[in-house]
Amino acid sequence: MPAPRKFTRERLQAAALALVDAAGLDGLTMRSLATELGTGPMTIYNYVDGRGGLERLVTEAVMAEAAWPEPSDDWRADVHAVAEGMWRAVRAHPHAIPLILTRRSLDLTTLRPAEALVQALARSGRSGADLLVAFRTVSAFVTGFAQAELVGPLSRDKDVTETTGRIAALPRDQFAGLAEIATAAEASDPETEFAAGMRIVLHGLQGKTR
Amino acid sequence: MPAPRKFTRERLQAAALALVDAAGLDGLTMRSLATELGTGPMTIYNYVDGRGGLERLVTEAVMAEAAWPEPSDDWRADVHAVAEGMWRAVRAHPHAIPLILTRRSLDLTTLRPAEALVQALARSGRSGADLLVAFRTVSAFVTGFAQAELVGPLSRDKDVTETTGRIAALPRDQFAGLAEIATAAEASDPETEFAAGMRIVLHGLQGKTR
DNA sequence: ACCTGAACACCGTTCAAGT
DNA sequence: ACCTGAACACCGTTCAAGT
Repeated sequence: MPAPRKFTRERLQAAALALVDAAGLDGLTMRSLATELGTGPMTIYNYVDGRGGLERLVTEAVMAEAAWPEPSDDWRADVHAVAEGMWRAVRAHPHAIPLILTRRSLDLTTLRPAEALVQALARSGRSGADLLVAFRTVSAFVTGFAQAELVGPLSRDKDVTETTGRIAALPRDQFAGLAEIATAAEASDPETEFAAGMRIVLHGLQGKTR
Repeated sequence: MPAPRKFTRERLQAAALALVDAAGLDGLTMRSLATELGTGPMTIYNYVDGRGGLERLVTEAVMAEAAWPEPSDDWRADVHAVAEGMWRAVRAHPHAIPLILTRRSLDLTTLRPAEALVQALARSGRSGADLLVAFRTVSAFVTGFAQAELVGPLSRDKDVTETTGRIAALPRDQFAGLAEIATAAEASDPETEFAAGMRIVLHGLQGKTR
């Protein structure tokens, strides 16, 4: 992948993400991006390693938007803040979520929030294997939460009623628990649920340096 | 979708999952499944709602394999067991993971483990919004953990060394935290990490009925 | 009613040729 | 060295016709 000159990588990234935001994942193809930039499809291959590379480009563009405050003296608040920053970045581009869940990316921009998360967790006194597990747990919560909003059994579609309707249509005796939380979900919203879940995870991390 | 007769839905499911397991996600196409069954591509449309329906078929086949023991008198053990059952089912078909993360499915088989999880959590004394959040948190942990194994920064590829190599190649001063847990990951394995993470989540859920 | 081949409108990508 | 059109080998799916 030598460095060509007709476009910048940032230009590609922005155009690709814009296509996904506007027209969904199917709206992004080698051809659509090319015409958007005023070239032929083959030109894209000078900047990106095939379709996979194109999708990685989008993932990186989304994660680059993750933001979080400077570290404070409260590691729990810091963990919460970084996790929330990642979550918000992902949610801001719902059409791109499948890519983020699915495409591996290891560029520096994507790793920066991950590093910030490890650092915050390290300030709880953890290291080595304990630190690893803490990182895995918080990361899993964040991406899993975003995933559930996308396709989980309680995911909100265009209209909330549909979700509850689907669950309500289930055999009541077999799925009483799901019916109950589906009702609770109606009166709730992702923001408060994320915060409450995060509180549970942080409580789990508290006072267990090993 | 009326009920045709040439094949059973189970037959389709098994064949589709077998294709994915053997040849990856790209190995499953309308055409490949059709020839596998000895028909033309169009026949599949009598059983499944387009490509999306085909992928949902695979998701359901995987989740149908989730297993967990009968409820005990220890809700924490029960939550752990159901979560682990879901996790194991997903991990057993790594090629299908992107579909599971990405394709919405609401058939009864897929909802059964979810219901078992809610039930176990309800035995902690939670209900309503608290039960909802507990469910979301554990679910997020499970799917997020599976996702991380697939594409996370510490995901193990064919050879463990590569992962650590990638992280080790990063600027040390900017990514000291990731370097540390990458090293820890070398001496660890998914099983114990999942168990340890689960313990954190369960600790977080403990004694907080509201 | 269920099945299915032919044909269409797309893909990503190879290859070879441009400058 | 970088760029790019034409062509190829695939897709999923529409449509119309079979039984």
